[in-house]
Amino acid sequence: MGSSMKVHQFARGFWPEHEPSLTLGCKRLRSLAPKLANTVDSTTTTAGVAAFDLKSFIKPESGPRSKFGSFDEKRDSPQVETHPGGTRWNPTQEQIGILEMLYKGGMRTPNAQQIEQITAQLGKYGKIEGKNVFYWFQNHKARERQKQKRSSLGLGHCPRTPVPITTITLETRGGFERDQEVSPYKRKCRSWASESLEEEDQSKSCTDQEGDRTLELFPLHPEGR
Amino acid sequence: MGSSMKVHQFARGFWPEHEPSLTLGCKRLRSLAPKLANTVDSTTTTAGVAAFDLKSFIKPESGPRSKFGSFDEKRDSPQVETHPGGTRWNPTQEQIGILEMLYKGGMRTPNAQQIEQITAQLGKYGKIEGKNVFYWFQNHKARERQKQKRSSLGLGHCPRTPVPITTITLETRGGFERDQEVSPYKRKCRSWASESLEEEDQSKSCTDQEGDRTLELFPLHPEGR
DNA sequence: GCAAATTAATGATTTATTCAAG
DNA sequence: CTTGAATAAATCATTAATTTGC
Repeated sequence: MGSSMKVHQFARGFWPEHEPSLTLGCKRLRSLAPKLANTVDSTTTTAGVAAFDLKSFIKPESGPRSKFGSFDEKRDSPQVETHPGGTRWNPTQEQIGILEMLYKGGMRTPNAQQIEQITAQLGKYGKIEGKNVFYWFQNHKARERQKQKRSSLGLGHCPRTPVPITTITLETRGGFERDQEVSPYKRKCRSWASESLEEEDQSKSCTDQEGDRTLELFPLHPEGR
Repeated sequence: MGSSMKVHQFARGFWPEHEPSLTLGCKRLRSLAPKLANTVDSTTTTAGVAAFDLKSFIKPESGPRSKFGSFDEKRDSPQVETHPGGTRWNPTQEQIGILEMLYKGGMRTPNAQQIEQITAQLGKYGKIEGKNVFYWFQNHKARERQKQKRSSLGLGHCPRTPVPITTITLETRGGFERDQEVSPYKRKCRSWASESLEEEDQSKSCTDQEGDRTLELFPLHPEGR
């Protein structure tokens, strides 16, 4: 149980809304601001998008079992079992150091491949899952910004921590964009992968579980607290 | 693929909601600078977009392929090919109907198991992935609330939509809790996995795939856009 | 009547907040 | 108090509708 399992989650936050179904007819006002530039955009965008839309879906596929794992490999625990049951990730100094290094280098929201690699690297220093990496970047970015804002208010000037423009590429070929405080949106997508670290036994062969395999887990809630 | 692994604890479910704090107060005004679109012409737009978007997007799971797809295989199209390329989920009426039914029954934020099952059921009516279910609930909840708030402001009364207490169990043995406005926080975690529901071929043996499968995605971001 | 141009919905992401473990 | 984790709000981006011109 507590053990966490693996889990993979993806998406982090999202939340929009929609409306009640059948109420047709009710139209409300239009969306307020959204449009702005859109007019143009839509067209352009659409077209444009379509064009490059090919996004690549690399499609990872499915794979559920991952990396090493798959089998029972249980990780022989590299070394730490630090994280008790399934509580929360407790980063080691090395891990933090690396993460900060990456952050300072400009990394903001690593994509799936990057997260995989980072996770793999950091895994050498202690247990960690992809989501931890993801969250770390999210939180760090947010808190860094928050801090900066606070200080600017207090001091009245804006420091604006210049971020060195170093491109840290981790070995991914893609490189990543960095955006410091860039404007609000960039929008890209992000994916993650994690590995299964915990592994208990379960998940072993693919064929085994019947029922299970069918599932794709989704948001899971570990425990209910 | 799909094999997901396992684990999920029992997550039950409740979903915390938290309430909209009425006191928000802070509304933030964002600088809206974002849009590059306007003013600009195609060039900009294109360029801009291209720039951001092109990153890597790993797409999660199942996939999209379609467009040019060509990868091999893929779905024999059960029935609908409605989903064109691989763009975004385009729910069918049946799917929406079921989702709304669940929503009205009190389901708010389904946990992993629930999403799995819902996805499986809805998959009968058209292609769908777990994340779509998750997003749907998030969006529906948020927009429902938003609408209510707006109307309340306009009308000055508070409706408070009473939710019929019907327990919809989907066939999950567990049933789920419904929480309408349950207490404040519950906090649990959520994870996802995606799946591949494809059932068909693919994913059979575990050992097969090569590279891709390696990932198990976490927070995933479906596709890029 | 149909297709481009708009507009309304709504799926999918990102950012900001909040909660709570350590 | 620090910070990992999770949720809600704000947005962006597509797609379904609807409108408009021919």
